[in-house]
Amino acid sequence: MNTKIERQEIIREIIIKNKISRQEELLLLLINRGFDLTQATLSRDLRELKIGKIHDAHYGSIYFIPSKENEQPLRGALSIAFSNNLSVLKTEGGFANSVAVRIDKTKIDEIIGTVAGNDTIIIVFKDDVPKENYLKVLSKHFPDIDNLIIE
Amino acid sequence: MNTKIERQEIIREIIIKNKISRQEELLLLLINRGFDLTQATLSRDLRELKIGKIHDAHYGSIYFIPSKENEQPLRGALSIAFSNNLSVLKTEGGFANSVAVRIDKTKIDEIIGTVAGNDTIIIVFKDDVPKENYLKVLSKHFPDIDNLIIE
DNA sequence: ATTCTGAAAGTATAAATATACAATTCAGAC
DNA sequence: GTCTGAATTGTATATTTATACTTTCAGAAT
Repeated sequence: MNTKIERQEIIREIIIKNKISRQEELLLLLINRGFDLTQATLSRDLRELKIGKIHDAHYGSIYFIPSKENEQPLRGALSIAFSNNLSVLKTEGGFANSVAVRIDKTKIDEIIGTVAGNDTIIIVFKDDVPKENYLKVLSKHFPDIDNLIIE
Repeated sequence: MNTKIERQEIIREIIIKNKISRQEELLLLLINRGFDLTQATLSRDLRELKIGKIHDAHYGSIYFIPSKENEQPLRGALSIAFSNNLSVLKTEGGFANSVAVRIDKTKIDEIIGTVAGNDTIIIVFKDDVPKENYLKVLSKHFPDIDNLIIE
């Protein structure tokens, strides 16, 4: 059937269960399982699956499945507003810092920095970013921001 | 002074603060900061620092600092013993499963599998692994196992 | 002071991965 | 059926990264 989906599921499985360090290696395992593909396709699969690579103490560098941390919603965020080159994001009490850390870690090019109080964050955008893009920039990185009340 | 250490600290810092996708890119930033090195040295630095690479939704694949999860001690482990091709690991009550999961995730070649009860794990080694290597294999992946009581 | 040894780094190149382009396949519109 | 456009993949190659080998240098040993 939908061979691509099926193949990508098996790729995930193989990577979870084994220390794979080269695409050729993974390619062989897949061919043994009856799939018919080339290294180029595999390279694309790994990109689509967002599979990463880390250095293992004993097996060189190996593929791994990253944790879903960055796909989680921005817990505690309540509403967002814009003024000038700033965005003001309100959170539940005490959540401002953790939300701001998440934003900082995402290293968004268009953002210069953030400051967090207790339940409010100010996000400073670069001044060459058009104001109408602020929300788009944020929701690109945090899709659930679209659910917030915009003031 | 110790230029290598200093350089590697800056590499860490740059990777934390920026989305870097190629060594040449990082190389330029380092040269701008006054370091004098080549791509080859950088490749070695990244290996020594165990820096990983993941696919970013908007910037291709980028370097990142992996979390320290796998360097944490095996929390709850109490003692370890060996018999035949098995290792019996005792843990605090209720910890067996979480410790076994950690061991499984480490995908150690010499281990066929593990079974966890409530406070005991049985680790099954491949039969071509010399018995005298069991402890070495485990402590290679979990250095703190050397602190356990050996029965 | 000379020789030895090991770490660090450069050079040249191999190995691994990504991608431009072309071919193929497939689903739906007509 | 035939056409059209999007998706998938292969081929060939470019790009990126790792490494074998060599050089340099600093400190230890003689």
